[in-house]
Amino acid sequence: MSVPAAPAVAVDVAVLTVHAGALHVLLVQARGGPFAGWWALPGGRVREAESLEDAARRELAAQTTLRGIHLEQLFTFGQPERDPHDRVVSVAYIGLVPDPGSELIADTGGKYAAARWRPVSRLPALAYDHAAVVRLAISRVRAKLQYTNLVYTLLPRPFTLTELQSIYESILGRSLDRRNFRRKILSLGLLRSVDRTRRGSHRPAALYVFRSRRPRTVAVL
Amino acid sequence: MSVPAAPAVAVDVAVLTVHAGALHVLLVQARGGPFAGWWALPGGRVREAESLEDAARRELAAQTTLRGIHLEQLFTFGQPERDPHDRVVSVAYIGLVPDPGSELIADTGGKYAAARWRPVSRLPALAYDHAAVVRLAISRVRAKLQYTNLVYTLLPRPFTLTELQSIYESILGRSLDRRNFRRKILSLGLLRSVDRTRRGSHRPAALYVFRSRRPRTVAVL
DNA sequence: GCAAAAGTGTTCAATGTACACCCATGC
DNA sequence: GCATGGGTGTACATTGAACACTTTTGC
Repeated sequence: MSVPAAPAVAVDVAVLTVHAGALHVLLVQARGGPFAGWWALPGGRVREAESLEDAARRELAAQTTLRGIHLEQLFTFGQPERDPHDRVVSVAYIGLVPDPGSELIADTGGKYAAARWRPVSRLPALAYDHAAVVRLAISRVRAKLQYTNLVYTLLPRPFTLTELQSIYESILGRSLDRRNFRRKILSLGLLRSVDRTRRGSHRPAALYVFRSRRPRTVAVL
Repeated sequence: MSVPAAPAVAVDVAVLTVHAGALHVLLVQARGGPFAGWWALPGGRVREAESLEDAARRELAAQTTLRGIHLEQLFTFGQPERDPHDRVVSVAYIGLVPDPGSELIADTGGKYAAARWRPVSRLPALAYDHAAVVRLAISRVRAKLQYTNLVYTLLPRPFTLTELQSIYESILGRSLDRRNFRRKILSLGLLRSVDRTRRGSHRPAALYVFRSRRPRTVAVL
């Protein structure tokens, strides 16, 4: 492969979700290049006529079953040695999706190797500088969780306050007082109560949805 | 000029400072390209073997007298239409420097047209999407001022608490209570008192310096 | 009736905000 | 002695943290 006279541009996406009480990231298996066979973040080269975010969505669609998810730019990695063969500047994105539930494998079934959700606490060695990308993505999400309404991207359907709190706890890595959490969250006016309830082997819980599904900055915690 | 098959990579730097109680940004006059004659942020193409930050420093050195300043990555702008001729993805950086005082013009005197400090409240039309870059830079600095010790980049020499407060007020665009500001700032332990004082037509003021000149996150305000 | 999670209130500590007076200097 | 900014302390409001008991359901 020839070395271009100027850096090439790529995008990489760290798609995060909370599943079974743990933060997970979506990994794909690299099929070619210097890291063939390694686990990596989905991503690829940016084309001539598309925006960076469009490139991220296109690569996600090609390598996974994810469509229309929440994306935000994270950081641009441009160390000359980050790709041992080419000079590639990579614009990293964070993706956030609701709990995939039992669909733990996102797979397009053909051209690309299967994508897999992996808990961030036990990641395999990653290609390129993708370990650093994941670390930065986690710390960014942790921070933004506290001063924005970002969680809404992880909870599309009606949810109980306990479920909401559990997402905060999984990402922040610490437990929160249930009573204080409920009071604080409700006082922000971000939630709207739905008249249905969720039943279990115990008292039914009230369900809520987010009033607005647009990014907004609010002091949540 | 031929359109390359893939996006090119550039860096642009919004260098900010506080001068005479107002936030200023450093502009240069574009000499060629689609925006010849327009005011723009200093910047240029990234070369094969340099990191993004190195490219930013190299371009700053070529177009201004600034060396060794505080730089941090802001955002990467990659809309296909942001440059009407080429497809250029631009990694924008924020630069922060102390008050240049009477040296209101940074000039290398040769290859490039003079660089000038302009108050951000009265900017001329800017080339490319540089107006958006400046807006984003300002809002980022405003935010980071409140939860980091970022100000130290604007005050290299001993300063009075009033000078420090005035910088906060200029950037935040609101006035702060002098007594509360002093108490809060001193309680953080970021400052070290120097035994000298600054004299004027009034009571001499104690001088301080920052204990550490490394980025750190602290709730300042 | 018992287990399990839902729901609710109060107390205390810490932090932020508003505000008024004396001090040291130059002229 | 007066104008100018420097320096300090106190009262009140707001916010966050800790904490215990009652309620509703399934089994």
